[in-house]
Amino acid sequence: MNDMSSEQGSPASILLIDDHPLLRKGVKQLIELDTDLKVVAEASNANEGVAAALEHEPDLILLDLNMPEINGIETLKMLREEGVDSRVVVFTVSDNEEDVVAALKAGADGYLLKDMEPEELLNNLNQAALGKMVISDRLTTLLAQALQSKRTAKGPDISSLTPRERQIIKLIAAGLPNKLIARKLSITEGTVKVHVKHLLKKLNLRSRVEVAVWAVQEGIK
Amino acid sequence: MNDMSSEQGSPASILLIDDHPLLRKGVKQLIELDTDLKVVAEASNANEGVAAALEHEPDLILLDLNMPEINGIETLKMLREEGVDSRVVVFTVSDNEEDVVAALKAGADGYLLKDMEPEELLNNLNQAALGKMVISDRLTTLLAQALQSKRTAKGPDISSLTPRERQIIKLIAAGLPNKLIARKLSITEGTVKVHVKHLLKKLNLRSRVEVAVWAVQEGIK
DNA sequence: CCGGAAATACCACCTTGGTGGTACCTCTTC
DNA sequence: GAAGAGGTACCACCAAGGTGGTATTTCCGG
Repeated sequence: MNDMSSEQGSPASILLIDDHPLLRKGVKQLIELDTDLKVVAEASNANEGVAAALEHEPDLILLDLNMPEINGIETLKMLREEGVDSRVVVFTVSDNEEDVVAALKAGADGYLLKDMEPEELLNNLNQAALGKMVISDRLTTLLAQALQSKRTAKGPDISSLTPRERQIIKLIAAGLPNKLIARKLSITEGTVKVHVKHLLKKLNLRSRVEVAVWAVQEGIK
Repeated sequence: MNDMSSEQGSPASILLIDDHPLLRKGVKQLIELDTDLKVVAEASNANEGVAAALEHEPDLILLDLNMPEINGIETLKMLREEGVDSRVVVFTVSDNEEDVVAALKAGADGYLLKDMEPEELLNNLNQAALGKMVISDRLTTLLAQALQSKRTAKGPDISSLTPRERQIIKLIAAGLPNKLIARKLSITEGTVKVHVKHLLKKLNLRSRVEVAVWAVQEGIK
């Protein structure tokens, strides 16, 4: 298989996966204005999309998030599991933080919002075809916040903890054993154990491993 | 203490922490062009900075990263530990991914590059004073990549692991003890211990807690 | 066909972690 | 001044985790 598809000579091939025929039509017409881009296939759901991706091996896949049955994130994972190595750009209306983060974590190469200007979209698609990661400007702040912490407000509650217990949680989450925690805080190991015991009760967790995982996910630092 | 400092009536108070007197002078002069902003103190190192922050309780702290002795990230941590709740905006020349990520993880409320246009800087500082997170546009792509995985080249490598070991890592990261892992995989606890022993060696980690933390941060799931 | 990697199992041994209880000291609050 | 919360300390006990070894099976690649 030759790999010259994304060079200047031939336009970059694109697969559209979106459950709205009208939107696909619109996007396709827009893309046809650009001679460097070409829609080679369309699909209206996850299974069609994966099949089309395997058949056409497109340079770029434009993927909607909101689809019935199997959503975009799951579709993305399916694509990757099937060995599709096309660049995948999520194209959606959702500027929801969880969606953006989930998409990127699942290996998306871009995240564009549907309300962007047409010429801006073409611009971004060309960039994406060249291997650049494209993200709508609106999402910058959101990304930064997502990076700071994944505190999604579920799970146990930190508020009932004493300062000392919070301090010890941080050290547990750093992977330290009780002995080193004791040394660091200049108290005895026995006392550390007491604190650990108490915070396990308060957080309703069963071991320091669970505490560590929880703390990391909560972004406690 | 009244809390009207960031309202329209009085300008937002700013503390500059940077080891270059000339740069401080320049930024200060720039800020004086804007009647909504006011530099109330300056510091040339971490300790001075913390002291000044505690004394003046500024609305905003502009913090340089590259400082001798104690760097900006450490300074930021010191500030937070001392209970300073001012908004802290990192202001530096470094567009290095690790710096950006470290700063945000340490709780920075913004990250601006020193090469930005003066009026753009004032613009961003005003936004920051109003509580918005400000990030230089140049950093969007970088943030997205950082979010995909924290592969900062440090830390262990998953590639050397066998499928079984990867499987067990996920269960450890879910907080399961060896006994339950054994039950889940229909093998004996002893065998689980063997796998754990091996993966600890391969990953060069010291305990299952470290494994769990690493796996969660790496997004293994 | 042989050698090595992977997975499984068993064992003895030691370290670390978590539980229950008692106790003392300092604050703050009533 | 009594009561409670928080932090510290010590103890004994049992559970869980990790180490070092040996051994068997299967499967894959040279």
